[in-house]
Amino acid sequence: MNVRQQLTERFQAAFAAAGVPDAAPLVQPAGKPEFGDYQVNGVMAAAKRAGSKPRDLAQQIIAAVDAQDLVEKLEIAGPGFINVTLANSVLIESVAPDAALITPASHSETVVVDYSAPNLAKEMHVGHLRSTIIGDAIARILEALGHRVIRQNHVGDWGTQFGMLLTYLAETSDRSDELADIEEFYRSAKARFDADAQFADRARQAVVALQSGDPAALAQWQKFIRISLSHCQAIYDRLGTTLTMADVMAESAYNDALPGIISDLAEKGLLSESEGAQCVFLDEYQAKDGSPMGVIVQKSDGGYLYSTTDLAAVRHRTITLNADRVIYLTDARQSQHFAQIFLISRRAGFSREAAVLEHQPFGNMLGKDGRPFKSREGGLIKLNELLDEAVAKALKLITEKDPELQASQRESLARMVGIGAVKYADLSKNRTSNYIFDWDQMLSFEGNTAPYLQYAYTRIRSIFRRANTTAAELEGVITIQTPPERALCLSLSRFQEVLEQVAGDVYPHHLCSYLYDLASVFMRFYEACPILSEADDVKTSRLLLADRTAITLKKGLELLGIETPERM
RNA sequence: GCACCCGUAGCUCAGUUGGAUUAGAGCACCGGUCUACGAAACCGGGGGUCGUAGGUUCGAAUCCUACCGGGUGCGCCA
Repeated sequence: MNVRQQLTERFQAAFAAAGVPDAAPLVQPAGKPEFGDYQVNGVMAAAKRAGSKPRDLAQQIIAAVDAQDLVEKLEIAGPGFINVTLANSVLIESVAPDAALITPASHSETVVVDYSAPNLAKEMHVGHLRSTIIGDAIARILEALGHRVIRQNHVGDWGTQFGMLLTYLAETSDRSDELADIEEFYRSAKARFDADAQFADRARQAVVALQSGDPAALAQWQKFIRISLSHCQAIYDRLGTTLTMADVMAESAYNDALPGIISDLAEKGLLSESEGAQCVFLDEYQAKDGSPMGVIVQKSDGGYLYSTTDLAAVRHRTITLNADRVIYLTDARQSQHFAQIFLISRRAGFSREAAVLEHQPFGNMLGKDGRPFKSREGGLIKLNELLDEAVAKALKLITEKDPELQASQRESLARMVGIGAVKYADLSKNRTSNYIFDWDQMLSFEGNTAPYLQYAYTRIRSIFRRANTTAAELEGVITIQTPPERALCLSLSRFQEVLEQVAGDVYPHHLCSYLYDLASVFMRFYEACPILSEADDVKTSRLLLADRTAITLKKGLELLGIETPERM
């Protein structure tokens, strides 16, 4: 259990003893160092409800709280804050070499994380970046906290785009096994689809043929899928994500379940026909004319839609896979779609009552000029090209910094730094905001960036190389002699609570902010506190602190999916 | 027409379920700190009517309302 949690529990008991059992203590990290380490913010609100004076109540709470083992000092401040200064012994204990870096959650959940989900038949482009790396970080963090994570890569392999592609290829002599060519065919097919209504009809027919199991269509389709998926896997490997082929649960995998979805909706009395299509009408949403909005689950030609597939996916995840929680990472444009799917799922019994369905959206990708990228126009940067450029920029920088480095080391380093920088640039931003895609920003290695954190780590490793020792060989204990040492201990002790926060709110940028703060605090410690020139006990203590910082940074970056070099 | 997201320093972004006389970082700008536990670092400085106007509150960047600006979504694409 993290320190914040412990304080919350102790103060909750003290609130009860002081006569305000229903108020929450609201323990938070202190806003400023002079306020101590944590502050209890809930007293004012509690006093108001109880009709007592905040500072008097705070006094009662301080008298009642049983926290002598945790706390060195409690002070009432301002209108009724309680400032908490932790005992140094607690800080030292939390960063000791034998203290676990991460402790598992008290109850483990089964969590489905739906992320990446590219459309096949096209190369992955920058638009796929956010879902892939945010989802991967969340999956890693949940696992680190002891949850059972089931990754689901809901790839788009089954829609109208394949009808277009199959029809186009059947009607031309174009053939290729290269993804780039297939993508070109797709563009041509899409152009014809938009321009030629009869072609569009034939394409829709082809979808129906595919979905009803036509052998020739299936064979051709499978070839596309194979080529496309191997391309995706190559990108995943290059990005260093944990996704594998085993995590692919494509749209097509739900095909056999779709008729059952329709019949179950009908059985529940949720299905209505409208203009030949099968719909579920929702009072919560209104159509443009103000009437309840219909969500189409089966087209008038009998074909199914992504809404149908998503309903089947909810059922598979919460009932077959028995998920307690399902996290969807898609861009914000699909917010309404998922809200509707979740609503229909509840009504139709496609999800267990206790299962939590979360759409965690992220913002649009914008150009440097602040205008949105137009995804259908072409001209989108391909992910492979983006990564090439990131690695090339990193290589150039590394070569400038250290021309002596061997070529093989330089390349490996450029990969870690370049790809880490791209991932971190995305992960460090609040995902709900729109995202300005800016080469200079992304590849600048200063400030709150992956290379800054990687550099902090390598500096620590360098100390150990120079000391010619490892943490495991050190005999001694951590002591707190100076403010920078204490600040470092405090920051280190907060790792667990930050992970728990991110696991809950699915905002990885909180972990980035934390790691950046930790690295900054370490840099200040490093500047202010000599290590190797000190007497043995101080030297050992500081080496142990430095090592704890290193493993925390490394683990934190690993949970973000970012590699850490030993030197750079 | 209905709905969702966003609007914080010149730029890119933080600001944790409302909390502390001076709203924080990084970049950029100005100025310091290396015969070195690695300067890819550290320290200091200037720079902000938190889109606008009301409201709730002991207390609002944060909650509510309206408006302005940007983005997005709303039946047979995904």
